[in-house]
Amino acid sequence: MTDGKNPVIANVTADDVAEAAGVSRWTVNRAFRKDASISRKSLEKVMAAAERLGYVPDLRAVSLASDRSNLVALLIDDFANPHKLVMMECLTRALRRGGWDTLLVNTLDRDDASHALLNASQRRVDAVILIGLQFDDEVLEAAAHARKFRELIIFARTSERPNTISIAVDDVRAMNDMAEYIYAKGYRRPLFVAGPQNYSAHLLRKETFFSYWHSNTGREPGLVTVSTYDPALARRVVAETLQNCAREDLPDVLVCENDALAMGAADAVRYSLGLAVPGDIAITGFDDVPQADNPNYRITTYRQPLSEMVDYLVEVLAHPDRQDRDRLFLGSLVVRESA
Amino acid sequence: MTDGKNPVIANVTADDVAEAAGVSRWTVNRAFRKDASISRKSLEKVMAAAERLGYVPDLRAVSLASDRSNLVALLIDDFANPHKLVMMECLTRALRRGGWDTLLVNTLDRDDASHALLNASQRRVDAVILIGLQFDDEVLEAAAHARKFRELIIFARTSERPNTISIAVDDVRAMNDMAEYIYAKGYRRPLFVAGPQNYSAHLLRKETFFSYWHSNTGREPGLVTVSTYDPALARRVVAETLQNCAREDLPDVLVCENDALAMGAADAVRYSLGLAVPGDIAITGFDDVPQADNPNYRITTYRQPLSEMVDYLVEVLAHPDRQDRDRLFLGSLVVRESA
DNA sequence: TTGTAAGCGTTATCAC
DNA sequence: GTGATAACGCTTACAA
Repeated sequence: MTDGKNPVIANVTADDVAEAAGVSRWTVNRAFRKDASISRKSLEKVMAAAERLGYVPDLRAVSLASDRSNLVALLIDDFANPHKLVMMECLTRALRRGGWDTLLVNTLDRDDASHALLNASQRRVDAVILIGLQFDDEVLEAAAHARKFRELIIFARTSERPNTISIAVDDVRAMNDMAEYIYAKGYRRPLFVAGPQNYSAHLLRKETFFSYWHSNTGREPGLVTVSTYDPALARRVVAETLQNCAREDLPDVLVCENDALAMGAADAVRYSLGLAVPGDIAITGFDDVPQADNPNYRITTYRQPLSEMVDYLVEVLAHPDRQDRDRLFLGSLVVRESA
Repeated sequence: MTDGKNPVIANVTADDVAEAAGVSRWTVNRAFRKDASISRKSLEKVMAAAERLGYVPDLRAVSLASDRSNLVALLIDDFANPHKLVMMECLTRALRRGGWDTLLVNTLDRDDASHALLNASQRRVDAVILIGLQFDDEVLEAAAHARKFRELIIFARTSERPNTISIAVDDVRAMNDMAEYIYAKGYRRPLFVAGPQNYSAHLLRKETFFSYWHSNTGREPGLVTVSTYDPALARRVVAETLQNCAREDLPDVLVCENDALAMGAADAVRYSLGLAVPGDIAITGFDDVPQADNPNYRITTYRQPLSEMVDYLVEVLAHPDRQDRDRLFLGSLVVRESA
């Protein structure tokens, strides 16, 4: 049974169990399914034999024969964004409860995204979930073209692509709520801190804020762009921007596209400029990551209803034949001390 | 080719390509391997046909037939610990470079860990990598018993288990360095902030510190235990502990088992007690997570050589027949302002 | 309720 | 260098 340092258990198959239990392989098969129509007696015999031999069905073979893999690929790129950790935790938990296993793919760069997609398709995953940045329309087009997976789900980001499911928060309403709050609080010189400018979800938040501001004040907010959702990078970029500002031209509020940027912005204001939040400059974020509640930050932000969104995702996976599966969710403003 | 909303591409198999290229299936197969001994002409014909038909090998079938899945399972539980995010990023990147795909399993609780292990074995993964907490000896025993995977790798934690590979930092030397630094700096009333007390790696750090301290001062450090590596929880526990302390009995340094605890401890000192770090109470951590360098913390900590460790892991996976694959790494003390 | 036979898409083995 | 044929372990008809 063992060869010294590496105990290798000979593969036990359904045939072995069938023989041991004195039934056919198909009966063994049925004993391992919820929808079994099988006699109590056979079930017991099979289970006893399976237990004794240490049998568990081989999911590769199941997948090959049934053409369902019960596997979804999760493609992520910006690991510096703390919100991704929250999403991963939530997603993997819900998927597992729903019976899905998760293939985690760290897509290093835009080029790599295509490889990742190809790889997922070779594993014949039932669905691909995208929660990264680097999936611009070109990559998505290639993905849709070569798709061997049934579903392409874009999570936490709106998308108008056909044959693609988008599950996200309603950025327009969310950002309008936020803009309204900011305006009502009396801030009048906002600087918008934006992330990578390569796709729509972010443009949506930015554009919503800009258009709100324009129609309420007739003026254009300032804008600064950070190329990754990385707090440390955001700190540097924001610091540099503000240091080049005359004191009287400083913004009174930094409206950040998400909490990762907001944390960096807060650090910049405090530690690079030596100013106070919100006394000198206020800050708002988006996502309500756990750190937003940290006493160092206490960021006013917008909470996405993540568990609802994830539950819906699992439901969608379970009913692939349903129509109109795109869905926008409403979150809520979380007011803390930063603005 | 499409049925309206869901374009489903009929499965292209090696047989289809073989027919289109006018060769046998096995020749198609060889065209897709690095170690091919195949004529240039056949190769070109096959590749052209494959390209045209959109063929990619089905990894499920490959795995079933060859008994190598090129898949490893990554079992993690404490998602609140920021170090886990760093590890995941590093691991998935290296594994992919080495040709492995990663099955991410979020093990919800101790009980769930066994299910996760079982599940991984059903996918016939080539290896299981454990970087979670909830794998005490009992769970590992069960895993080793029912193993269908070739390797069980315990990452970033020492283990003496047979048939198990442990890749970790040398906790004894690391903590001795740290203790030496703390002692040399003149701190004399340490409180050790420990994580969950259910397995050896942590006991190792704690015991090393305790024994260093005892042999150098003849006295026993204080001890407080936090049940998860969660900064928010650590803050509450540490705050409660210190609030019950007479002012003159307060520790002068909080020696934390890792950075997750150290960040919580720092928050407790500052925001719950209104004291200064390191002026009133100093703080040390372990791991050097990105946030340890944040201006709010600037934690003195110990850096694990993560990329070396990960590279070694991939190497180990590539040479399953090698002996003595356990390995301890040396990191380095990172001195910042917190102690 | 249970059994039989034909796939699923590869790789491995052995001839040619 | 290339091609038949038998695994790999399961599911899905269909028949009993």
